[in-house]
Amino acid sequence: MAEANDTKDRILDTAEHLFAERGLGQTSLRQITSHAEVNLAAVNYHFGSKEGLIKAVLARRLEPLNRERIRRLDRLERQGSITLEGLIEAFIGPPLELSRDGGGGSRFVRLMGRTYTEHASFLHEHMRHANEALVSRFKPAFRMVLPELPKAELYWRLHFLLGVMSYVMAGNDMMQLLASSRNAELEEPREIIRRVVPFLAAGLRAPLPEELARMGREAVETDAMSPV
Amino acid sequence: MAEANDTKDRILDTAEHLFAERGLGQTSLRQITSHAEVNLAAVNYHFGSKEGLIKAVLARRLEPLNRERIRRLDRLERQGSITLEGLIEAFIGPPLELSRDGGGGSRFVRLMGRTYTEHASFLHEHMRHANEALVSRFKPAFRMVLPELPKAELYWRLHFLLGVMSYVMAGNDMMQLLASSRNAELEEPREIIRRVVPFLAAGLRAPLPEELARMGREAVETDAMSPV
DNA sequence: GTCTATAAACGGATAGAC
DNA sequence: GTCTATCCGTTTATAGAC
Repeated sequence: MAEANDTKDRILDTAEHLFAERGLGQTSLRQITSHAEVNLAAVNYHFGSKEGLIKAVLARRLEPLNRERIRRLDRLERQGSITLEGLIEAFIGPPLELSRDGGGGSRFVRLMGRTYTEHASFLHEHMRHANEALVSRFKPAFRMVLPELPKAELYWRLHFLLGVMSYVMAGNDMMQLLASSRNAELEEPREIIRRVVPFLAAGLRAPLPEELARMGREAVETDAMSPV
Repeated sequence: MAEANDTKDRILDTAEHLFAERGLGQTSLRQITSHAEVNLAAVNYHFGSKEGLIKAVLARRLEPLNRERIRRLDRLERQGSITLEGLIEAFIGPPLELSRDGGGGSRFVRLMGRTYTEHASFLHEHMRHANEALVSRFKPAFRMVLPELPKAELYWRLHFLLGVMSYVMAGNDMMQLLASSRNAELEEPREIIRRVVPFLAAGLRAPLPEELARMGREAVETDAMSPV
């Protein structure tokens, strides 16, 4: 029993690691069990199948992670001082901070970023279900702090927020595209949050396209020679 | 020769299709050749290897796509009316519009979104090289329309832009997360651009974290009871 | 250029001994 | 709970006939 848990955890840790680095489809059970120094058959014994292992890897961290996000939202509401910035931070802060601990956290966060690009219908269904409570708590909160935003517009802008979040969470695999001289340094999560929250808050609060078009026409008449 | 090109193109089209739907690692040469109704060995004959095929699929569309983006930037500069909004649209417009044609364009755009999440070092190197000219043209342009933004801050905000772009380009695989009642409808690219450009422009122009912190302290004193 | 046939390796999953 | 051995399907790549 003690050894059983040990084997189980070693499989989970190693799977999380390899899934995050190489992707789910590219990682074989053989690679996992050989890195974890456990027997190949142990995976099927403890998790039934590769699909079962993937679900276990995700659930182990996703559940406490989403509880923490909801806990922060609860606290904001209890304090009565719920701002857009606070809401954004409650939503994207926990996953970003999880990527700080040198341990499995950072790997799991990268894995989450990968989850939606992998081609596996059971995965999308699993993630949708795992995030159901989270979404149903945060969506009304965003509507409340952005009451003037039409529903469809909010829907799109929250997707843009998800885009930024998953990109940042995915790590700097693609972050070297813009890196000029030296490589992009891994910054502290608090540092990233400090930078990304104002960006997202400004985007979410941006004037509507219609307003912008009107303002644009006026600007052309009065301020034609000073763009930006 | 005529039939050779036909075979080659059918392989490229089918590969683009399947790579975009299932990912590169999950798509086998057998799936490609059987869907394309060509012989398995034709892939190795025409492209040398699976890696060669992947590079050919990417290059076929990436080169004209990036030429178009640079062409639009050239036109903006020639007209002397280069705005942040225009710059964003020149950068993200062509790939988004490419996703409008019912043909391979939309698939390729999804494929591009996947490119950076796949685990294949040759891919990252290939994409970095393929986008070199693009980046070296757009980066100074962004610096010019956002002169007050520190270099590091611009660097991060452009990454946030890439995050939104790749998320939107990846299609609505993960867009069903927020979908409330009915499924997310596929909107016209012009519609998406109309929505995303103001969001990104506002984010890029957002006050610096330091300024925000100062403003926040002032706001607390004068406007404590009206958040948002 | 296109085909068949096959090599050689790797994939997930399981049976059955211990 | 853990192990070995194995089944059986799939993978990339290639050799050689046409």
